[in-house]
Amino acid sequence: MKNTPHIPSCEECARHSGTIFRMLKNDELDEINYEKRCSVYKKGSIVFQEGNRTNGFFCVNSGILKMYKTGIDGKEQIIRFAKKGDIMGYRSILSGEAACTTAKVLEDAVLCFIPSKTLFNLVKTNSEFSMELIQRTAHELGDANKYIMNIAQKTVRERLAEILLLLKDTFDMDSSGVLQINLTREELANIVGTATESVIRLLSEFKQDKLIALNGRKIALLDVKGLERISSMYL
Amino acid sequence: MKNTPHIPSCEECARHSGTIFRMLKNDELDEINYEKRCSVYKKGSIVFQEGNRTNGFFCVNSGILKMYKTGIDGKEQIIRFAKKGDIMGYRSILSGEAACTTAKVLEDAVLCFIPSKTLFNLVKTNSEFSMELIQRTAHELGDANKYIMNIAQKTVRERLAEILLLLKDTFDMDSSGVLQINLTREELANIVGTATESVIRLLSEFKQDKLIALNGRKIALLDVKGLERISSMYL
DNA sequence: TTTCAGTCATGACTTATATCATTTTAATTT
DNA sequence: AAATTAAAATGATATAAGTCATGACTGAAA
Repeated sequence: MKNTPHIPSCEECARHSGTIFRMLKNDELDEINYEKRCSVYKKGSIVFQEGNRTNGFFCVNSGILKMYKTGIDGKEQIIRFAKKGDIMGYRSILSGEAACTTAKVLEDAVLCFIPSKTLFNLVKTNSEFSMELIQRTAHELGDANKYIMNIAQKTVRERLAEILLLLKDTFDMDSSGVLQINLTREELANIVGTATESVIRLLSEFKQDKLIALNGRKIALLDVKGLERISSMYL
Repeated sequence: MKNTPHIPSCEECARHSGTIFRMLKNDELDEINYEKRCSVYKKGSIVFQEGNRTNGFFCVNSGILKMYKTGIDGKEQIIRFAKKGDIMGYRSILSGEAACTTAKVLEDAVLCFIPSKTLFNLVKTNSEFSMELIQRTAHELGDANKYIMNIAQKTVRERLAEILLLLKDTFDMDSSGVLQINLTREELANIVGTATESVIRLLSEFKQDKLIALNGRKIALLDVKGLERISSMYL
C-alpha cells in the first residue's frame, strides 16, 4: 500500500508561508530531512487511529484528510480537515496523550512522518518554532470553542450553511463556485453533527432557493451572501 | 471594585504541582512577581470579554470562574471553568487573536494579571516552560474535541450525567457527595448545551432514580457508577 | 459496457427536546 | 425580618430533527 515516491525536501515546504517550518534554520531543516519518512497513502486509508499512541506527527505534502472522533454506535464526528502544508497528530504527542481523532485519507496523499523526538528537540532549541507551534495549537483551540457553541446553539440549517462557507474558505472554489473538495452527504452530516437525511433535505432546499447548485457530489456556492445570512454569522 | 489584598508570591503557586510556574527558575519567578498585578474580583464581575484584545493573561489565586461564549440571542455556552492554580486568557495572546470567551467570576476570586510581554519572554528563554504551555493548550484542545463529539452525538440525558461527573472531578465533592461548586440550573444548561427546563426535568428524574440528591442549589452525587453508565462513558 | 455496491432522495412517521405559561421556592437585598 | 428578585419546578404544547423504509441514481469494479 505504501511506497516511496519523490521525497519532497522540507525547504519546499518551508517556502510556503503557511507552514510551521519557515521558522527553522538550515541545519534544523537538514535534521528533519534526515529523520523523516515519506509515504503515499491511498484514498480511504487510515493514517492514525483514535486511542492509539503515535511517536511522531505528520506533515501533509499533498492530498486531503479528515480527522474525526468515533461515537458510541460508530458514527463519526469530523473535527477538522488537513490539506497540503498542514500538520496532523502533533496535539497528542505534545500533550503526551493518545490520539483523540482518527485521520483518514479523502484524496490520495503524500505524508511525511516526523519522529516526536525531533519535534521535542526543535521545541527545546528554537523558540520561534515553539512559538509557532503554540500559536497553531491556540488557534485550533479557538476554532474548537466556536464549533462547540455552534453545535449547541445553532439549528442544523444554520450550521450547514456555515459549514459550506467554511469548506469554501478551507478548500476554495473554482471559477464556477464549485467547492474543491468531494464529500458524501454522510460526511457533510458528520461535520454538521446531524443525520444524513437532514443534510440531503437542506441541500435540496438550498438548491431550490438558488443558494447552491448540485451536480452529483459537486456543490457550487451560488450566493455566498445568502449563505452567510442563513448561517447567522457575524463578520 | 478592585482593591489590592495580600499579594501572593509566585513561589506559593510554583509549589503547587498543577501550575505552569513549577518550570521557572528563581529569577524568572522574581520577574513575574515584579510585573504582575493582583486584584480581587467579586462574584459576578467580568474579567475579560469575548471579542476584546487583552495584553496579558490571568492566574487564578483563589476563586472559581466560568469561561463562556455568547450566542446570537445572548445565550451563553460555557466552555470551561477556571479554579485555583489555573491560568486564563493565555490562548488569545498566544494566537494573537481576540479573546474567544468571556470570563466571569462565580465565586469571589483573587487573580494575578501577567503582561503578555512577560509571557513571551518566558517562552523565548525557558523551553521547559514553553513545553508546559504547549502541553496545556494541547490538552485543552483534546477536551474541546471530545466536547464537540458529545454535544453532536449524545442525548441531553447522557450529557448531563457526564457533566455532573466532570464537575465532581474538577471541583471535588464533600464527604456526603455534595459537589463543591454552586451553579444555577441555567448554568448547568449552558454547559450541557440545552434548555434550562430540560436540565431541571432530568435532575428531577435522576433524583427519583436515587442517582443524586438535591437541596437547594446543592447537588450530591449518590451513585457515581450509575451516572457513568447513563453517560455512556468509556473509562 | 454491464453489474453491483454505495449513495442520494423522498415520504411517512416518531421522538427528543424546546418553548411557553404559570406557580412555587430559594436567594438576595433592604 | 420582610420584601423583592431570581430561580426552580411543572404542565401543556410545538417543533426541529431523527428514524425507518423504499426507490432512484451514481460511481467504481469487473
